[in-house]
Parts: sequence; structure tokens; C-alpha cells
Amino acid sequence: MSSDTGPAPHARSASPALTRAERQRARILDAAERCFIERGFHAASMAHIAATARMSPGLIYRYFSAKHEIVRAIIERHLETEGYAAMQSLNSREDFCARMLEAFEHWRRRDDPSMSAALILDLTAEAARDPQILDIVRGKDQIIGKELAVAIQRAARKEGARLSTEAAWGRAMMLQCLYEGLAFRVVRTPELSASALRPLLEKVIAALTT
Amino acid sequence: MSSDTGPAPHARSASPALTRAERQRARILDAAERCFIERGFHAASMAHIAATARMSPGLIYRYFSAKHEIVRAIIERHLETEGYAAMQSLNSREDFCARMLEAFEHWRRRDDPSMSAALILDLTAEAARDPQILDIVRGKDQIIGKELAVAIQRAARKEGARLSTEAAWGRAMMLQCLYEGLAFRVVRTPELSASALRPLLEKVIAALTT
Amino acid sequence: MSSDTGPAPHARSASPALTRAERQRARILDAAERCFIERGFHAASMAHIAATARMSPGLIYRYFSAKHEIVRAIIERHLETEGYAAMQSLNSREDFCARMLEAFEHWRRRDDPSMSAALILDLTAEAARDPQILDIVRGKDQIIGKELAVAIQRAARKEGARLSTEAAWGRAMMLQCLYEGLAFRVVRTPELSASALRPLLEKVIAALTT
Amino acid sequence: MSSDTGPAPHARSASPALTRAERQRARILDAAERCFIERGFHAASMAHIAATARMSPGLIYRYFSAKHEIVRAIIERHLETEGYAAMQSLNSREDFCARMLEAFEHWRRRDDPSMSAALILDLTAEAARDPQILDIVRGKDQIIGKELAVAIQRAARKEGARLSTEAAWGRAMMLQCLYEGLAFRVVRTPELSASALRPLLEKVIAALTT
DNA sequence: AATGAATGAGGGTTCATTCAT
DNA sequence: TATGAATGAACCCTCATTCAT
Repeated sequence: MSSDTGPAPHARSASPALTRAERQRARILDAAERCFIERGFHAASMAHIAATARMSPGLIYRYFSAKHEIVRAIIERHLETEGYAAMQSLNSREDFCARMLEAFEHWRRRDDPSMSAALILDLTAEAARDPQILDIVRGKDQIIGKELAVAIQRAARKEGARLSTEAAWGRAMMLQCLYEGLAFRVVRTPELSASALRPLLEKVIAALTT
Repeated sequence: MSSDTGPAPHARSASPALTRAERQRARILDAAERCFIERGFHAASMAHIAATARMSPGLIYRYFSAKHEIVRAIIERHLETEGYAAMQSLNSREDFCARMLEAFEHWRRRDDPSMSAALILDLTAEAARDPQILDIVRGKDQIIGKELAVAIQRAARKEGARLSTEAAWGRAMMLQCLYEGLAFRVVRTPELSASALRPLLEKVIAALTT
Repeated sequence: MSSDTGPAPHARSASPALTRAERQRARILDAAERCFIERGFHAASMAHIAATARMSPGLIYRYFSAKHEIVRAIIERHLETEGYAAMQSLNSREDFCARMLEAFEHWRRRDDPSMSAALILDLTAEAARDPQILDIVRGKDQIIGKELAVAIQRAARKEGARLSTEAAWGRAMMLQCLYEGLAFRVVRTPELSASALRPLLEKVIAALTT
Repeated sequence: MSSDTGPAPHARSASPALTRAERQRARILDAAERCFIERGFHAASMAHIAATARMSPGLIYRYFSAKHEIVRAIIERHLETEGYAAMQSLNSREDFCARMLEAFEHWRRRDDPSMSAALILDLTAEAARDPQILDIVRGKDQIIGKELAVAIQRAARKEGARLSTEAAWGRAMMLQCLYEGLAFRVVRTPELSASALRPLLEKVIAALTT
């Protein structure tokens, strides 16, 4: 444990100017994220997280006061980083479709801890039980929904159509259903490929953006 | 606690001719289901399940060799009883829509343990981690998917259209996305009402059944 | 651990008709008492108490919800059983003196866990810090003080003197000071013998009961 | 926390010519004393002591090799500074009484860390368990006892009486009982006032000094 | 001299599982 | 068949102590 303080294999957050504390927090979160994806919030133990972060269990508590704080932080960060958080760069029907397929592929390949279907499922299940987590999830979800609705209006206008805020809001909701439903499909239908998915997605999205 | 005071309020599985062992198993599963919905698979303790089933913890082990066997059984049963398991009675576009709204309402009201958004989320998250559970979930999911595809073909034919098996399979998949996405929405968008949802659902389903 | 469920060497509370739960609680308290005397409330660990009671740590929690409940129970029991709790059988100057010497001897010999100078000191120190414990200690102390005051009035009347309630209360307080001060002396002056103490005690008690 | 902002409010030990090391030790002891009074020897953490002393935990170990060394030092210092350490200036019956009332008032008001009932109780309880601490406590106690005995002889002679060394020793012991018993009373009888205590104390002390 | 990050053993507590009754 | 007392490993977390800086 003495040496090797380099970044872990899949480390995220490689920004340049971070204090030591910020780097440690990020390191813990990276480790926790991987553990939570592998085992879930409850089954992942602090010892496991510590081992993954290659530090002692006690040290974690210098940066997070309790395990549930890590859970909270992971959930917040995850909802921010999640592909669909960057909805503001969506401008056309094609963009929506591309973004979803991109997320789908990441989920499927399990190559990017910041894009994990298991985590989204777990996190939402947890929100259904824990009011504190529910607050966080709903807060982020509202922001995402609003941005998505704006993007839909933008895309409609580009095609010469008009969409009331309310209509856009409803369609955003359906797009979110689709998106999140794909998280289920990734787990449940391993044989589904992106290429088979694309035309289906295009069809539905077309119906929702006109 | 001394004697059996009859079936619990929300007891399921009241079939007529069951052996004692089957009835006991069902009783345990009913209790476990409620506990799992309330707390999740990990946070629900055997003691809690036993208390809910009004039996001793020890007795549970006469019917299930371990907690994870209960989880397995719950997941199997849940996927069978889940609203969309009865897809064979679906005959028209309107049926699809009605069935989804029905599920949505149950999830929202949390009045029927056999229809729980939290459980579906949890169960799928668990499947993403545990290969044994994954097998079960995928097995059930394939059956559901197939039946749904058949129902879609049936509905299309009724309207005079033709749909290849492959095309039907793809549309079934999108319907499932929508359905499961609603499980997310129930948790994340409490302000969404069935009446606001219906026209949106109709629009998408229309696109998927023509 | 399998056999030997007999009473521990210094077991107290051997009443005849106790439920199993009551016996277990007593067994835990007996063990805790010994541990607390040996190490103090904080340094005595649940593992140590469990080992002393010859049971597993987990089992203790069937009978006490937390360590501080054991501390509470020990303190309550101790203040009840403590020699000076039986103040009502005190009738004369000689009785006061005898009772104190008796306690002194028990403290010195450390042969009776229910009479421990270390415990009284610790318990009172703890009361100075923990409001919950303070309440318990003050509650018991008031009862003891009241009974002691009545005993002093009784003894005075026997000698033909009159003592106002207030005066009796004050003298009771001084007797308590003396008594508790002896707990210090037991620790700090090992060379002090009961025979050397008696005349001194008689002198002071005489001054306080006339 | 960045720099040294001068002595803490209640700092003790302001002697003129102290080495840096001595000043640091005193600073640590002042902080430890306050922590020990507030929380007790075990519950007070090194981190807490360090924060109170406004230094880093690591630095403490340059001046004390272990926590128990701080405890030892605090106990030694406390028994030296404690009110009754200055027994040599006691010359008359009135002096004894005044000194006790003074201590009582300090204990009650909790305004002077060098006069703490909680600490005396804790320290003596600790001595009952730890042989090393017992040695320290007994050593100091003997000195105090001897000085008190001499003071009693002095006071007696002033009134024209004669007191053997042995008799004076016994009476000193009783005075100490009284004194230490008051430490209990401060905790257990908050409603006891100095004015109510004085006549009682005078009565007992009179009996012990004639 | 001084910091405070880091360690890891040990604390209180929970809980799946077993077993005597 | 049924109980629930009992076990002990594992959980989350704290803290005395060390050490690179």
C-alpha cells in the first residue's frame, strides 16, 4: 500500500487542479461507484470500497461522514454525469436517437462506470424507499425533464412545428420512459443489438417529435 | 401471535387445493414480498419476514433453504403474476394502452403487492449482478416478449395489417421499454397522472402498432 | 460453550421462580457488573461482557437493546442493592455505624460485586456527564436520603430528642457524605482498618444524631 | 486554528520561566483536563484534546508518549493543585470549614477546571482499577493526609488542646471523607446550597477538632 | 517543530442460520 | 411441525498511534 498512488484503472475525474481532499473524495467515489455497480448499495461494504480505493476503511471517514453520504454523492454525481444529463446539446430528432443509442451501447458494454444500467435501476429502487434519496433523484430528474422538454421544442421549431410547453413536457416524459426502459432491456435482452434497436427507436421518436 | 388468525390482509395465492407445504410456502412468499417492497432484498431481514408471516424464523428454513431462495422464488412468482404476464388477453391497440395505465395506477397507489414498481426495479438491478437471478429473469422475459409479439401481430391483423415475426418482436420490445420506463416514472414523477399519461401513451402505441 | 449453563461463580439474583428471559437478563447483568467493576463502563466491551456471561455477543441484544441500557440497569440495580438502600432497618446510632462499617468491609475485601467502591465512584462520575444517568442517580438518591432522614428522626426520638424534618435532612446529607467519602478512602487508604475506623465514625455519628 | 492566538481562556500554569517544552506540555494538559472533565478519560479522544489545545494530534506525541501518560500527568497535577493540597495554610477550625465550602462552590459552579468533582470521582475510580494510577493517587494522598493531620494538631494546640499524631491522623481521615463525600453530593444533590451546608459542616468539624 | 493524512485493530450492533426443545 | 434462543461472522464506524512531508 506504500507506493502506487496513481490513478485506478477506470478512474474518472482527472481534472488538473484539485486539492488533495478533492482527489481523495473522487478516488473514494470512483471506488464506491464500481462496488455499487457490482454489488448494489447494501451489499457493497465499506471494507470493499476501501480495498477498491486501495486505502484503509478508516480513511474514508475523513472524507465522508457515513456510508449513506457516499451513496448520496454517487447518486448525485451519477445523475449529473449520466448521458441524458447533457440534454442541452440535443437539437434534432437524430440527436435524440443517437444519444439513446450511445447510452444503450455504454450500458451494454459495461465499460464506463459512469454509465451503468444496474446503478440507475438500483438508485431508482432506493429512491422508492428512502425519502432522502427520493428528494435528490426527483430534484435531478426535474432538471433533466425540463431541459429535455426545451430540446424537444427546439427540435420541433427547427422543423417548422410549434409545441406548447405542456405538450413538450409530456413528450419529454415519454422519451424518458423509453430511455429508462432501455436500462431494463440492456439487462433483460442481451441479444438486442444497437442496429436492431435504431429503426425502432427512430419510429417512436418520430412519433414523439412531430 | 399464538395461533393462526387467518390470511393476512393482502394475502395472495388462494387457490383451492394446495398441500400444507404449498400453503406455507405461499404464506412466506406473501410476507417476503411485502418486506422486499418496503425495504429491498438486502434490508429486509429474515426476522422481519418471519414476523410478517407470523411464524418463527426457524420454520421458514423448513420451506426455503436460504434467504436467496426466497428472493429467487419471489422474483419468479412476481414475473409470472405481473400484469404484463397476462399478455395473451391483449387484442387491440386499446388493450395495450389500458393494460399499461392499469399497471401504472397500481404502481402509483402501492395497493397491490403483486404490482410494485420498486420490486421490478430492484429485481432487475439484482439480475444485473447475480447470474442465477439473471437466468430466471431472462427466461421469464423471453416468454413475456414472445406473447406480447404474438398479441401485437394479432392486433395488427385485426386492423388488416401484416407484421413479420421479427417486426412484431421489435415492437414488443419497445412496448416493454415503455412499460418498464413507467416504473421509473412512478417513482420519479409523482405528479404524473393517468389522465395526462393516456394521450401520450396512445400516441406512442399507435406508432408501434401500425 | 455447549455445556455448563450453571450459575457463574459470583452470580447474584438466585430467586426461585424466574422466567428464562429474567434469568438471562440477570446473568448478563451479573457479568456486566463484574466487567464494569474491573474496567469501568467505557473500557468494558460487549465482547468482554459476553465472554464473562459465557454467551455470544449477539445474544445480549435479545435482552438489552444497547450497551447503555445495560449500564442503566446496572446503575439502577446497584443503587437499590447497595447497603445503604436498606436504610429503613436503621434504628439507632449504633445501627448507622454498623452499617457503614459493614459497607466499608465489603468494599475493602472486594468480595461482593453488589458492593463495589469502584462502581459507585464510576457511576457518580458518569452521572456528572450524562443527563440520563444523572436522572436515575438523583432519583434513587432522593429516596435513600429521605429514608435516611426518617431513620435519623426515629433514632433521635428513641433517645428522647426532637428533630425537625429539615434538620434530619441535613444530617442525612452529612451521613451520606461520610458514607461516600469512605468509598474514596477504601481506594486511597488501604491501610485503614475497620477497627481504626469505628471510633472515628462513632464520634462523628454521635455529633450528627444529637 | 492557523496560528497561536494566545492562551486559552481558562489556561492554568502561567509560571514565568518555562522552557518551550514545559509550556507545550502544560498547554496539552490544560486541554486534556477540560476534555476529561467534560467526557471522562475514555470518551475524550486524542483528536478532541488536540483540537482543544489547538495543535495537531501528532504533536502531542512529541510531549507524551501515549494517552495514558496524559492521564497520569493530569491526575498527578490535579491532586497537587486541588484545593486541599494547600492544607498547610489551615490553622483553625474555621479555616477547615471555609476551605471545604470554597471547594464545594467551585465544584458546583464548574468554573475552575482545577476544581472538578467529576475529575476526582473519575480519577479515584480509575485508581481502583489501574495499579499504576493507584500508586500515584496513594502517594499524593499520603502527603495530603499528613499535612492535614499536622494542620489539625496545629489548630488543636491553638485552642489549648493536645492531640496525638495518631488521633490527628484519624481525624484527618474523617475530614477527607467529608470533603470527598461532598464531591458526591455536588453531583447527586444539586439543590444543596453552601449556606445550608455551612452549619452542618461546622457541627461535624467541631466534633472532629476537639 | 509541526502537520494532518493514513492505518488498522477494535468498538457496538445486526442478522442469516442452526438446533435443542 | 414449530418455536425462538443461540451463534458468530460481518457490518459500519471510531480512535490511538505513526509517519511522510
